[in-house]
This record gives sequence, C-alpha cells and structure tokens, in this order.
Amino acid sequence: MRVLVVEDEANLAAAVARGLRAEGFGVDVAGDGVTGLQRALSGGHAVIVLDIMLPGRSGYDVLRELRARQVWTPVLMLTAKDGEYDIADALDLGADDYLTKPFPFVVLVARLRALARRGSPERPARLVVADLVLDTAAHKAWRGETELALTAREFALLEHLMGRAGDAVPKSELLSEVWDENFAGDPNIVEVYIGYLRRKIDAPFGRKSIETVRGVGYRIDAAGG
Amino acid sequence: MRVLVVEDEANLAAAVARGLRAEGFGVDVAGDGVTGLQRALSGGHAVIVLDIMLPGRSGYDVLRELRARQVWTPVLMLTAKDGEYDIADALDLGADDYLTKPFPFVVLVARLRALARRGSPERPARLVVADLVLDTAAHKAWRGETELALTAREFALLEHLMGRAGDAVPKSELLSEVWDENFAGDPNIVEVYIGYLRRKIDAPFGRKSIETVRGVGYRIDAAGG
DNA sequence: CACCCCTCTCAGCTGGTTCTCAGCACGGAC
DNA sequence: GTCCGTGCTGAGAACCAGCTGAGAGGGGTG
Repeated sequence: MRVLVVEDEANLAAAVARGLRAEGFGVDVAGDGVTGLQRALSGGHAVIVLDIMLPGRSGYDVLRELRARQVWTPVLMLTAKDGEYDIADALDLGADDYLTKPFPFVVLVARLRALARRGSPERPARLVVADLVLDTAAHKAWRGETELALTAREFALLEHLMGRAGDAVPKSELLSEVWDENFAGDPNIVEVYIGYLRRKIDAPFGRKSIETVRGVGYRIDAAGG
Repeated sequence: MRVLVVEDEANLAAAVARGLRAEGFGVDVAGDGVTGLQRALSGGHAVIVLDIMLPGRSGYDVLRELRARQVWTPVLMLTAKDGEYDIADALDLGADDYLTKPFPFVVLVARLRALARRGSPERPARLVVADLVLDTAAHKAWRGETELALTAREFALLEHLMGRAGDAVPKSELLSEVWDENFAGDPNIVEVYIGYLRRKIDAPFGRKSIETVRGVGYRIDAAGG
C-alpha cells in the first residue's frame, strides 16, 4: 500500500516517512505543492497526506486541482493549530480527514489505515454544469430536459471538459486524454469534434457553453453559458 | 455471478466448473491452496467453493487467512466423508456451509445460490425493472404475467443487466462477470446473447428494454422501456 | 442410437462513427 | 488594410461496432 506525503518541513516529512515505512507502507514524499500534485496525478497511492501550508501551491490548491481532474484518492489534510487555515474549507473541497499538528504518530497511522480501507469513493456519476448534465454511469447526457444523442467520442470529450469546468483545457491534454496518449493523426480532430459538440449541445439551444481559448484550447464556463 | 472453485482433483474441478458454467455462473478454478488464496483475495467472487484437503495450503488455512484479511465472501467447504477433518472446525473458522463428497450436483448449485443471495445483502432475491421480474432464487423470469423461458446463460446475462439497471454496462464487464474472468473465445458472444434476449423479452411484446450504448455496452433503462 | 437443446463460433452485412483533407473565416499584430 | 496563424466546417473515405443466420459440437434424454 503506497502513501504519498506532501509536506515541506523536511524533518517532519522524513520522520513521517520513516515511521510509515516501518509500519509497512510504501512512501513517496513531495516537498512542495507542485511536485506533490504531479506525484498524486501519476496515481497509484492508496492515501495522500497533504499539508495545507506549502510552498508553490497550497494544499488547498493541490486538493482542488486533484478533484477537478477526477482523482478521488482519499486525502488526509495536515494543519498547524494556529487556525490560519480553516479545516472546514478543506473538507468542503473533498478532503476525507484531517489532523492538527503536532499529532501522535499512532493516530496518523490509524487514520491512514481507516482511509485506505474505506477506499476511494466512487467518482461522482453525475457531472452538472448549468443545465448541462452528464450521467457517466448511464452514459446519458441532457441539456435541460432534452436528452442529447452523443457518440462515444463526443461523450468522452464533453465529459472531460465538464470535469474541468472553468478551466481552459489545452488541446494537447484533450488529445492525450480523450484520444490516445500517443495519438499520431491530425490534431485538427479536436476542432472537428468540438464542432460536432457545439452543433449538438449549443446551436439547437442558442447557447455557447464551449468557449474557444485562442492558442490554448477550450473551456466550459463553470457558471454555464 | 462469479464463483471461485478451489479443488485439486482435476476431474472433479473440471466437472464442477463445467456444470456451474452450464448453470450460468462465471467460474474461476484454482488447483491448490496458494493460488486459491490469491484468486480469492483479488475479489469479485460471489461465492467460493473450497476443498479442505489441498496441496500447498489446506482449505482451513486458506479460509483462516481470508477471514484474517477481512474478506467475507461466503465459503462453501467440501470434505471427504472419511471424517479426518472436522467440519465443525471449518464452520468455526467462518465457513458458511459445507458438503460431503460425493454430493449431488443439484445440491451444490442450490446451496451456492442460497449463499450468494444471503452473502451480499445488496443482491436481492428478486429483481424488478418496470414489468420485468427476475426471481434469482427460483431462476424464473416474467414479463408482466408471462413467464419467460430463458436458458441459464440468458438468465445470467439478464440478471446482471437488471442488477445494474440504468447503467451502461460495458461489454468487457459482461464477459468477465457472466462468462469468465479470462474468457478466451470470441467476445461477439455477448452480442449474440443480447440478440437472443431481445427476441425473448422484447420482440414478442413490442418492447425495447435493452438499449445498445455504442462503443460501451448495453443498458436496461431503470424506468423500463 | 437418435434427437433436442444449449452454447458458442464464424462470416457477411449494414449503417453509424471516426477521421482526413482542403478550403474558408476570423482575430490579432503591424 | 494586409498578412499570418489559428480555428471552423463540409465532404467524403475508411473503418468498425453491432446484428444476424447458419451451423458445429457437446451433453442430456428417451
């Protein structure tokens, strides 16, 4: 069972890592938010221990980004007790548990075990952006009351955009995530499919959910469009 | 519904596997205690049939280890009638039922069905979707008032689809759950059986319960159809 | 042994889906 | 306004997923 520890205080990080290894966990350590996010995205961890106060990107930020990218690995947040950061916010963002520093080591281990056992919650079956709804389990899509007839590829593309609603998603990311990691064909395929989508989900309803971000990619406004 | 059979007598194992497949179960076979334990831990089985006398690790051992690792899949133990091993011990260790060899095949099937039903509370004895009704214990199916004559395989397929009513069930999942974990044959078998089902449960009634989700699999609409 | 039923394989067909390509439109820089 | 780069779109080709009929193989039954 692998654990990712994202913590900038080197001493604490090392101590936690050593202790967890002794308990039989495999441990990865990241010293700042950016590398922490990378490691977390690469996946394979049963639990993530995430400090809130971090150089680079805060723990909040990392957590938000993770969930936005559909990564549902359980996260245990670490806070200093000075209360500058609100743990409630973290839980809102999708943290699964938290500990206030300093903490007894055994408590950390127990909480991690509990989180790991509980496992990663199912990814939400439903994506909602304004009156656009995707049911990923049923593979159905609606604009308001109207069901949309999307092909598999169109559905996958829309799913990815809605999963990162509010973000400008680079065309390269769409290519590698919706198509293939090493897609060899014409990258223009993304534009073609964006066109298909707009004709199905926007034009008939006089809407403009999918914005073009010139030179970057596309964005679905979190507030809807 | 997947069954794991842990049995070292190759003839018996093969006979049981064949018989269970004919009854519509997906069957995994392990020939000794060690691989049996591995398979069991990998999960996904509704029931485990476990011989006591095994090379490698005894059935006792495997059972103890399973329960120690918090795996609660129902287990049916097989014993030779010479009484060298005490079935009471097995029940103490957390076995759920037992059979003394030799046993009538129909008894095995009945016990397995009972265990599977009892074992997972979320698998009800009766599945209802609109006017489609499956009695999984009695192995009977109706559309409205009309009883349907389904073969074992057709029944298993319909059971799985109805158990996930509303979801688009991937073809790969159907293959591994209704057929076999490592089904080697032509995956087209799923389409063939979907065709059989439609001819029995839909066409005669002018209905369309089973929708094709192109590029994914099949779906039975929770609201019926 | 003959027959029937069930399971599964195979190959042909169909139409929707995916993708390529080429030309056009548009935005931004100067 | 002109030019260049980027994005949009229609047409059509290639492909492939899914459906079906035919039939082989095997087990069980009379």
